[in-house]
Amino acid sequence: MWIHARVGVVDPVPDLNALSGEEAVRAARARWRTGQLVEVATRLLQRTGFEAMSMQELAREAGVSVGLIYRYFRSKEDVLAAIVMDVLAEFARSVPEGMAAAGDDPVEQVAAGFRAYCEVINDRHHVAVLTYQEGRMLGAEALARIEAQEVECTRPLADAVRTGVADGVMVAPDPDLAVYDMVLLAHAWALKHWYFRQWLDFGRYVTEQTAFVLRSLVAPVHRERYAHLLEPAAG
Amino acid sequence: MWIHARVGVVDPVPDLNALSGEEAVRAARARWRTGQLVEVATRLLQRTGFEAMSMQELAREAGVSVGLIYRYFRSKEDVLAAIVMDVLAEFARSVPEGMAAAGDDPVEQVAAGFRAYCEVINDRHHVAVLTYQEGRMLGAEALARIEAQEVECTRPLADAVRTGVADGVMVAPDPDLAVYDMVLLAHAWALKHWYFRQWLDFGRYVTEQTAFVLRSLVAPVHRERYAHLLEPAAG
Amino acid sequence: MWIHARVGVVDPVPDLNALSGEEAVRAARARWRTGQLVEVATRLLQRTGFEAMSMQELAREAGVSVGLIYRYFRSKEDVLAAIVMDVLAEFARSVPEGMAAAGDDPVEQVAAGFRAYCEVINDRHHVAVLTYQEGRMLGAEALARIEAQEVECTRPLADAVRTGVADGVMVAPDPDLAVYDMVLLAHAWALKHWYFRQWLDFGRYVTEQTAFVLRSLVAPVHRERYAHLLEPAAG
Amino acid sequence: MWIHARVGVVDPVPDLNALSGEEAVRAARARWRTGQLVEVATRLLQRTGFEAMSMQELAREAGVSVGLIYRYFRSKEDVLAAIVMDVLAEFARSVPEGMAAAGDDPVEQVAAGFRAYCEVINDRHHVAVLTYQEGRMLGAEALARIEAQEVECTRPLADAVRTGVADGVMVAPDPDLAVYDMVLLAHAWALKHWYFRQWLDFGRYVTEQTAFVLRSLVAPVHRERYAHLLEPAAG
DNA sequence: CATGAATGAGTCTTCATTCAT
DNA sequence: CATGAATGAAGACTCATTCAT
Repeated sequence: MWIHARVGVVDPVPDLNALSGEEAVRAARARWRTGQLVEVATRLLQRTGFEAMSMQELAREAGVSVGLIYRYFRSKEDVLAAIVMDVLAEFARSVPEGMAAAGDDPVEQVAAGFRAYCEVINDRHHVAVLTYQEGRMLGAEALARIEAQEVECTRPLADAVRTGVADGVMVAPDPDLAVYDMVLLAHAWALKHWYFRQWLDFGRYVTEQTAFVLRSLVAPVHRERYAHLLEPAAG
Repeated sequence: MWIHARVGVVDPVPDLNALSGEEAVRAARARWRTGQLVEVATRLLQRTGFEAMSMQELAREAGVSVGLIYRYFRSKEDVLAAIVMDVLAEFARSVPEGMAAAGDDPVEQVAAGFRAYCEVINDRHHVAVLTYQEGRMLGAEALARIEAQEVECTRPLADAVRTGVADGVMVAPDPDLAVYDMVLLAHAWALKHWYFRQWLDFGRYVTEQTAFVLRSLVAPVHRERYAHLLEPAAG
Repeated sequence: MWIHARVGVVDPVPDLNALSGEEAVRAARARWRTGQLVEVATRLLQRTGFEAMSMQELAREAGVSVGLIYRYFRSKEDVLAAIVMDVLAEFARSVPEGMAAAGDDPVEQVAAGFRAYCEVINDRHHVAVLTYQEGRMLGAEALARIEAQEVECTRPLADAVRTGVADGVMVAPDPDLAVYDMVLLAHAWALKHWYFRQWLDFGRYVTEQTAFVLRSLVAPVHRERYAHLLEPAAG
Repeated sequence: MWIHARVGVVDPVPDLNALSGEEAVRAARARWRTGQLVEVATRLLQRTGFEAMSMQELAREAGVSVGLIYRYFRSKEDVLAAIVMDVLAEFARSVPEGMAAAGDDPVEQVAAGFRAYCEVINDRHHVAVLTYQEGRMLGAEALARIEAQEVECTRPLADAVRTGVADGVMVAPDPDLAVYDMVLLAHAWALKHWYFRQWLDFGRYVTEQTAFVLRSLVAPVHRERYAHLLEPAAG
């Protein structure tokens, strides 16, 4: 996306090139390796959970030696931190993107942002759970970085709600709580999809939850206008 | 409930004494041990998560030998199941009780039931989290029992919502989902109280979440009637 | 058997009765318990092998408490020793009995003794294996008693062979070795019945092995006379 | 055998060098480790039996860590299987070799094969016992491989017996049983040498047992011809 | 940069044995 | 005489981590 804005730039990693050529190559390779390992680890985590994932399994799956992993990560915990930061980055990228595509209406923006949030979670069940749950395992430093990122991710949603309230189109005595509730309902799909699946698929889950949340947020006098969001069964 | 009927009864456990004395003693001791172990395990589990909790650690913390644990539980998994069943029983007892005390109005009942649910969670942070979080680790048999209990716990709430919808006082295309959302928001206090505490105490949390949920559920034409629940900031 | 010779004796345990009546009762009960436990243990061993048999399992199967077993046996090893002595006693009883029933002919006696030996083994596969194999596990004292018993068991066979050689009806440069070979072939059924079963049942096994052994032992000039034993396929 | 053909060859392992150098080294080291572990395990197993041998003990005795054993063997059972296969390979090599050296006469061949079998056992007491004793502990797959090997080992003997019977020089209603009996008597030396040693050394044991077996197998009319085998006491 | 053999503490679980009742 | 709760060492096996090459 923002890559397009960089059209004309020849080398995607220009600053590093300022270093001796050899170093640049090394750094690029390192970034590629790290990315690859995080990706594989994420896939593995998806299947097995964090504790069950072994470093040897990760090495095998990634086609490298165990030793190599320890060249790029100090510990298993470090891998977890990297994975979590990775999903958070995805939220930070995907949610605003979804909201931007929804136009200027704050209600539509909230709906779109919630959907985007849910979609990331649906793509990465296991990892999503870790994001806000297995934080305990991480050191204080990593935790701080993660929490900062989390706030960053929800800010666009909170902004939209506040705008909606200011415009009189929404009612929310505590916008932060409302937003956090959305986040929780999104995560609930990761935690409990096996339960909801009994009667809902993912698409339906999002639609219904969007309706649930917006029925709470949208001011009574404006319900008609958002009927397509508030009463999805009719649509 | 049945407590009332027992007024005046002298011996609180007369039936057990009907068993051969020795058997009764043994059974009581066994129950005590089980309870003690469940309690300690609960504390540990909360600190460390299920996979990370070791049986030797549990033994040490409980001041017994490893072997003894296996006299009362067939496996580590069994311990988890016992813990979870324990909280679920509390819900099944407490939620209907709270609702019954709230009178006949379905909206009031839902509010009371939600509050009761939250209160159990507030009393037992640690365990509550497990209830719906570590469930996946259990074998099929235990899982089945647990899910049955879970349904039992939420049925009164679901019934109230359905009644409300039938009476036209509520709007809920998917009552089960609405109820499950309440459960999730209740559990959220256990998971994230350290976060919410930044600006809410427990009482306020419940009030605000009740309002959030009921604004979604109560039919627009009846909002006035339940203003005390929907707009708590005024109270 | 020998009981008949004791006709007229009223109490089968007269010496013990010389003790105070209470002691006698106690001793009788002790013997009965010991016998019962050995019997159950034997059955268990048959199914699972020695290492796999646990004392708690033995207790459960015998319908007593673990503690009680330790009143009658000092250790698990002790139980093993008792079991082994029990089978050896069975050999010592059964082999001479079989031989006696076979008449005066030494060849017929050897055949009958061998058959008796095999039959005991067939009744107690697992235990039979222990008899001459797991001796390593036993203390020196128990071992000595067992070896004495073993010799006792084979003596009648050795005697018959020696008689046969003396009579000129058998050829055996080393009668002890010949007898031990019979014992080995008998035990082989315990060790390898699962293998032999592919083409032999127990009865056939005994018949064929008897023939094999006797073709070696019977002097060529007398083979005709024992054709029914030496060429069983014809019979 | 093939040793003769290699006279003059300078490099004893030229083909392995054809592999990438590193791989070859690795493979060689792995083979060495496996061999070392099998050897130590063999020693231990003989002292203690399979169930009683612990992996930690094996590790200690071999001077490696527990984990390392599991790099080369999937399980304890796997170790046993490797040991057994090891001896069986020795039989499969040694017995045919001995028989080939004995010329064309089936009786002489049987005698030579039996002697070869016994010699392997005498060289490796401990392992030999395991071969047919602890076999039952193995999983179906390993068992199948082992039984195939066992058949392979005894086939030459069985062939010789069948030839002898066809030629009229031997009598054996069930040649497979006869051969298995030889195997059993050979193993008996491993099991009971401490007993036989009371009056026999190894050479004498083989001679006497050969005589015992052949007196059973050789047809009466040909006994004269094989007197040197049938009546060793005379030799 | 990359390997993978090696480590060893740690996992759940079992079981012979003891002892207060 | 009898019980069975309690012990704790030991078992097979796993896995994060290191290090010589």
